[in-house]
Amino acid sequence: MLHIFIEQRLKQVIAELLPDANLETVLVRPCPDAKFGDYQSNALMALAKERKLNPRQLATQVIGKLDVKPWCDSVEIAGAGFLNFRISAVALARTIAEAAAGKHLFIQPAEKPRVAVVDFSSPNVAKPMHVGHIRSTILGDSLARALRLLGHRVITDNHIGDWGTQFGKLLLGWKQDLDRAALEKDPIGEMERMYKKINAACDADAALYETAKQELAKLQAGDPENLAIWRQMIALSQVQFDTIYQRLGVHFDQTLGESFYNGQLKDVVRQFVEAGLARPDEGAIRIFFDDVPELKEHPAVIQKADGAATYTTTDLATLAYRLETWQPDEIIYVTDGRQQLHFKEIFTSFKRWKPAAKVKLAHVWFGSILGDDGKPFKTRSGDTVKLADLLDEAEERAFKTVSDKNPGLSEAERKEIARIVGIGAVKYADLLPNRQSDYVFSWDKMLAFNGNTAPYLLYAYTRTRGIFRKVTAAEIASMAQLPDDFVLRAPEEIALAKHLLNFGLVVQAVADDCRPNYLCNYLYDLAGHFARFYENCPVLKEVEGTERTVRLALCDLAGRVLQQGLRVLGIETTEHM
RNA sequence: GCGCCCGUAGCUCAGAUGGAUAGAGCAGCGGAUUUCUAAUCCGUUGGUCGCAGGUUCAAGUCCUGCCGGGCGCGCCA
Repeated sequence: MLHIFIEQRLKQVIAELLPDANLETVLVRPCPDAKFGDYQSNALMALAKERKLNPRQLATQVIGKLDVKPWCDSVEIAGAGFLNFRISAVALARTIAEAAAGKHLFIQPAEKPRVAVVDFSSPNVAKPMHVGHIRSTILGDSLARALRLLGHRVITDNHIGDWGTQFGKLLLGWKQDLDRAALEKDPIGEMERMYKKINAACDADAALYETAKQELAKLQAGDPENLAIWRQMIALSQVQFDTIYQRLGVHFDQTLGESFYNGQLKDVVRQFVEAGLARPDEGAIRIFFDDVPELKEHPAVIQKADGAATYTTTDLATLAYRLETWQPDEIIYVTDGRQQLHFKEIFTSFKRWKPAAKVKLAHVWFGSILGDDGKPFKTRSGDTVKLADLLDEAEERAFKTVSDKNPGLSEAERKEIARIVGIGAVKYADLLPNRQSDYVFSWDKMLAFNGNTAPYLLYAYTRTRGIFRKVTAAEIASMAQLPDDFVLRAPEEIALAKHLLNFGLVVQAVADDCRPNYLCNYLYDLAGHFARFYENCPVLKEVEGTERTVRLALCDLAGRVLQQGLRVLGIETTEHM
């Protein structure tokens, strides 16, 4: 967190020397290699270039005015004009002592808290949640957690698929083919079976398809029977969603599905037409994007020839509602990358519709989960993998391992550890890859104890906790009273302490770029630093007095940052493994 | 055909405004354990960053072309 202060000073000096400089480009970041220092800025090279100045001369001028005494002993100019900063022993000790006293956990809350709506998960009514929902759910939840930790106000909204043409078929299937007993036993399974059957039947029989369309029209017209069935389908589905979300520890502030916006769709269409932003075309009403190369060939339909709206209309209505209701600074949509074109249409249309709106719209998209054959992840029989089954298997596999490694624990304890490790492993495997790349699903990799996995991080956490089971309460209390003039001597202590300082910086980067994988990599490095510290610096043996307390504090802080970081990823921790 | 994304070690992947000698895990090889729980740690082998140009003090990262792969292009959501 000290880089923030250095950065502020650096900005002040640059503002004095180069009043027209864009200070947003002046950043202080960790050095890629500790041999250069702890933090660096390469902003001067770019600034010098713009002004045709000699970068090293500019750097010399900047250093002449730069006072970073409270945090660094010196500043060096290196290479083509890098500024390298090395944190002083005193500043490092003071920051660690403050954290040990509970004053902060290496995070500074945002100066200007924002309001962000995060739209994620969005499962469909009457269908099982499957592996395709997992990335959106886990990514969205993690982003919401990161933003909240930084002090922003977040509204999570589950825009469930509870409206649309599929309900014509579902209603018809419900009326013609529903097995009540099966529905009682496994509502989602029965609705899925029924839908598949009626869908195939409609494909084969045009007259049947017409009947389905009539059922849809009746629903849309408010037919009481169809409405009642529709509501029942939603209620049954919501039970399933809630079960999954509870297992995943995911919470939504709002569940405003597509149907919530039905009453506003006509008005949206009217507004677009009246503003000249949409026009009739082959019986439908469309928005054209002749001035946007990517969308030129893709006019968006906001009203079909049969008078019904489309999901584009719903998404626009949703946007307007969110804007009006929460005045967000930012709306984040977490969906599959295949919807990029759709969101370009939505964002472009919205800008034309509400040109004064300042809200930042972000489509945070992600790639597919693949099987080890490189094709979309499926069961052996070729079906989509149901989320509930996936989570069951994760827990079962983790249970086998815990039972194997730690047979002395009670079954209840092993089950609980398996739950945390299993669910954590699935989540971590999903958050670790760059979200935009496809990744290959592998049980063995995600549950491995070596490498960048949830079990490895969770184990590191249990090691930090293990120490505290052997320590008196008085000693624990003494961590809060560390003198702030102690000096860390062991290289492993210093490396660990310095790494802890960067926690906030990384959470900030996660929130800015919507990339939780930065945090995964940070935590993996942290666990590595802790492991080396743990191997080389005895905490409870050989050392006494302040040195012992300092090591205890480093253990505690490493554990707390691991726990907090995992919490941002939506992963629980356990004291034993 | 048009558009978006990807191509980094044998395999799976990182690589934060372009920034210093491209990293990790697995696999392979070699070490460390009467432990603060070894579900650990240390060392080591391994790369023309798909190919060819270009911009720049500096390119895995930006631009152009080509090769190879994935996805999208519905009055479905």
